[in-house]
Amino acid sequence: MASTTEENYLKALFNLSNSKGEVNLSELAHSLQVSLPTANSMVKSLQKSGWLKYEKYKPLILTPEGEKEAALIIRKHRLTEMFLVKKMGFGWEEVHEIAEQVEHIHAPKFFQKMDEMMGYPTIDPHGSPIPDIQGRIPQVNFTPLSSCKPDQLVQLAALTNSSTEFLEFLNSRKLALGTELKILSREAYDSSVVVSYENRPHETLSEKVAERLLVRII
Amino acid sequence: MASTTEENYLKALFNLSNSKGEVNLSELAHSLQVSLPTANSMVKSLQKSGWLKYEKYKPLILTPEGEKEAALIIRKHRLTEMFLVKKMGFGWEEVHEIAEQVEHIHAPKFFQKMDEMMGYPTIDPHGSPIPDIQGRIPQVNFTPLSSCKPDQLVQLAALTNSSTEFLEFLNSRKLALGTELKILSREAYDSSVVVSYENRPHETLSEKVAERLLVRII
DNA sequence: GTAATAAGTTAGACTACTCTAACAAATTTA
DNA sequence: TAAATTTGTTAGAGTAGTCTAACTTATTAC
Ligand SMILES: [Mn+2]
Ligand SMILES: [Mn+2]
Ligand SMILES: [Mn+2]
Ligand SMILES: [Mn+2]
Repeated sequence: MASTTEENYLKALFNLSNSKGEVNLSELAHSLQVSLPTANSMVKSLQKSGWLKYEKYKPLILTPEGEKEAALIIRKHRLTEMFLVKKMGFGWEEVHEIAEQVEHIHAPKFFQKMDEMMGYPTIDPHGSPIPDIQGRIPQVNFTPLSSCKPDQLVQLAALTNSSTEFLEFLNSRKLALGTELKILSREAYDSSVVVSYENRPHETLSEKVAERLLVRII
Repeated sequence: MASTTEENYLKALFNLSNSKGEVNLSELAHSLQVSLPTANSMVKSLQKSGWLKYEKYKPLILTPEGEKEAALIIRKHRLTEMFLVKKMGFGWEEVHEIAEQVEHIHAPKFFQKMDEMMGYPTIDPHGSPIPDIQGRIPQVNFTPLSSCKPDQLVQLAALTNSSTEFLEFLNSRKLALGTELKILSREAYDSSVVVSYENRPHETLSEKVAERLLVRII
């Protein structure tokens, strides 16, 4: 059974390879805030346990077992986040830190009960898909708001970044998953996007914000 | 901040000293399933951190800080158990193992929300008191069923043992907290107690069971 | 009160995880 | 292609938590 530390490494490897393709040691070390030699020695030990394919100087690749293990930890993380929001009244900006701890609990029935109580949700509070019990992830395909065209009508579906600061920024603009946005224009100068939604006829979103908002076109 | 291991030692020390008075190293080692030298070295380190008073060959005594820390972990444990039963539909025999893990989560608001959702319960599913947020424990005084007299009417209020096996035994006899029992007789021969309750006019409980059942006289 | 037993301690070792310092390989830049 | 930079590796050490073996102190039984 993977230790909490190993679980965090597997999760980081999984997330990095899903967002950047090939994963190297520097990225892994940076993402876990450990030194390069620390990551190096852990990577060797993950290989020994069969979670990871590793050759000197080569990119890091999870084995199928490693991928499944990682996906199941991410499943627990996302179920927890959704449970905290839907059943315990937390804000979407408060749940990540708690889920980071709860994801390491070994108690299948605990997560099964959460799942059941919520009616088997497929996404977490930030729009990320919840892997199923086999570790399979429903693939969804959303468009960054930054690449939408004027006059399109879209609905906020997910985020590419879920930091507390970004979530608090979205709260301050009353932007939530499901919010319907009309794209009014895009500034050629700074690539900011002007949208209208609900009671807000003219809200300007910077490029940085717009590329972190994933929308479904409606 | 205490590590998970340290937290488990503090909790064990607290529980042992509350049930047996003085605590020695053997009891501690046995209760945590570690060797004597392991317990010995941990005890020295707990002393260094100020949680414990320790002198060679002397009984182990928690400092006030150690007591409070332990009580707050027990608070998280018992709140969790109650939450699992009251809000997530677990049986009282299933929750201890899960709480043993959840008690180590550092997220005050998580436990505060549980507390709030349950309406600030004062006991856990096994009748044990939940320490308050200052680590104070409401002292309750119940009588073991084994020392009740015939014809008394009593109500099951708590247990001195909450092992899965005992809880499953109680389930099989439909005994739950709150059940009202009439004491019919006590066998002089084996100290068993004959009671009636609900649809059961003659149920015999062994001495072993009777001394683990704490009742309130009504 | 001595001998036997139980409880506690010390020494030394091992695994897991982490670090810094020194160096080597690979990649990028000029 | 050679130099500069980035990335990766090895060596060596430290802390936390665990163990067994050997020994000492305290307690219990005669
Ligand atoms: Mn998260
Ligand atoms: Mn984590
Ligand atoms: Mn318990
Ligand atoms: Mn525990």
